[in-house]
Amino acid sequence: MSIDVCAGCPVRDRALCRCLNDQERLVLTGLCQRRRVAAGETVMWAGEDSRICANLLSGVLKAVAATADGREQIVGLSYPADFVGEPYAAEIGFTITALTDAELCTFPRRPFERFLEQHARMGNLLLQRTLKALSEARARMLTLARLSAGEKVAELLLDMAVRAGTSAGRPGLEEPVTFELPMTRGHMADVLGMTIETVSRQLTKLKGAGVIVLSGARTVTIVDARGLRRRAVAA
Amino acid sequence: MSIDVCAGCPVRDRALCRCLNDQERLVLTGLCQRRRVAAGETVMWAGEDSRICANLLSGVLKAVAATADGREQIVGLSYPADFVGEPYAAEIGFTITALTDAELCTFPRRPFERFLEQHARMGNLLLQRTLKALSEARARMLTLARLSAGEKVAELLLDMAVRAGTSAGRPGLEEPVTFELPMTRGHMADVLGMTIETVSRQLTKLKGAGVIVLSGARTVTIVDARGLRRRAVAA
DNA sequence: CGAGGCATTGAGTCTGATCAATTTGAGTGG
DNA sequence: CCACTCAAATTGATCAGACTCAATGCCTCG
Repeated sequence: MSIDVCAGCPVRDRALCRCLNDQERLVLTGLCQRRRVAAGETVMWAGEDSRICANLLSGVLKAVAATADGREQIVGLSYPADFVGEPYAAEIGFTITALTDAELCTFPRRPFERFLEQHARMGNLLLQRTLKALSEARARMLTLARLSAGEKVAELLLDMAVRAGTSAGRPGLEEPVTFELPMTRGHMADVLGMTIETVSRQLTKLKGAGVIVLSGARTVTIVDARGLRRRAVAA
Repeated sequence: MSIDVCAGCPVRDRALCRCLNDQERLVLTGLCQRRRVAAGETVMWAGEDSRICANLLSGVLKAVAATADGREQIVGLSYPADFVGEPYAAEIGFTITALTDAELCTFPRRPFERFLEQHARMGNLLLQRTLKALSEARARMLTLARLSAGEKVAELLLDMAVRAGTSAGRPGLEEPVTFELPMTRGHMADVLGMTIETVSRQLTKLKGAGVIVLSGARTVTIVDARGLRRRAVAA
């Protein structure tokens, strides 16, 4: 019997493949190849052949769209257990780069597509995730096109607070929460479609208004969650 | 034997259901309900329960995201044979409104989801379309966030020219092409995340530069396709 | 022929980008 | 432990592109 490479998988119960039984998983495992990438390293380049897809095991990746003259926009972030890549596309549309050290479980695209077609349950799961990603992308279009700089930054802070596992989201308990920003000002600017300077100024403004406290460049405390939510428009 | 409601379907060979055999199609037909909507009428409202999905038979629909204070952004356009709606979502995320008179083949969401799960071939087709829509949404994020007003308008003109079936896209033959704009200046502004006035000024500028000719507000002739493409950055 | 919605054009304003100079702070090595 | 380094972040001054407000012109359809 072969060794179960999924045994110690950190996202075993959250990734796409969680819907497979042992036998099916063994088949998929046969296609899989583990890959480590260092922070800053690019996993796939826009324009090249779409040769692989992957499950993200650990770390954070960004998907970047760029113009010919070098303007960049982060169009998606991927976290552990997320699916990455562009099945059914001949060519990669967006450059995928690691923001932190990361680990991937990669599959050659064609065989993976065939596997999807033969395992409807997983295909359906990927469909659900893709639909959700589409909704998020569309919501972000509103942010990019119509929100002011202040609203954009407030919204992103709330997003990151929620993702960091704090309770700064909706409800009542309004205790201050502290967390680490998972990205630089530059990345924030790339996500929001603005410049580093403007992001910085907006953060300074929030600090001045007593809404947040900045302790070093990467640690934020949300003091007035209500005020922050009010500034974020809450589509 | 029941009457085949798909017999005269205008998108029979392009819609999702083209992958079904006669028997499967009959089952789906049992769920389907035809619906006509007039230009300007809203098919589903953001925030309400996600109760139906649909195939678009004729006409053009827009999907709109909006802020609480009324700012709007068109996040997607749907054309005949496109799939519309948000399966696997409890709540509608984006208001869908008809830009022209339109006809839909609607399905109740839950039974449609069950059908999808039981007909992997169609599920896979929807997955492929959703992946493509996601790519397009992400590409549009770059446009919204990083292109100048002039670039946005040039890009949209090329898009519309291609969709109108002209040859203004990539290749060499640079003969002037004429077509009808399928939308108002207001809709163009809503798609591009700008104002009506700015759209109009950019069109005037293109006219002044001899790149296009405007014959009435809705008819455009692209005289210098090369120049237009150059202005559109061509991500 | 008139009415009303679109579209164009103009003038002035403002937000966010750009250019430029410090400041901060995390990591290094003496 | 302290300087040193280098990238990241902040802050300031200026500028430009797009928005706003306002007026006018143009089609389309009764």
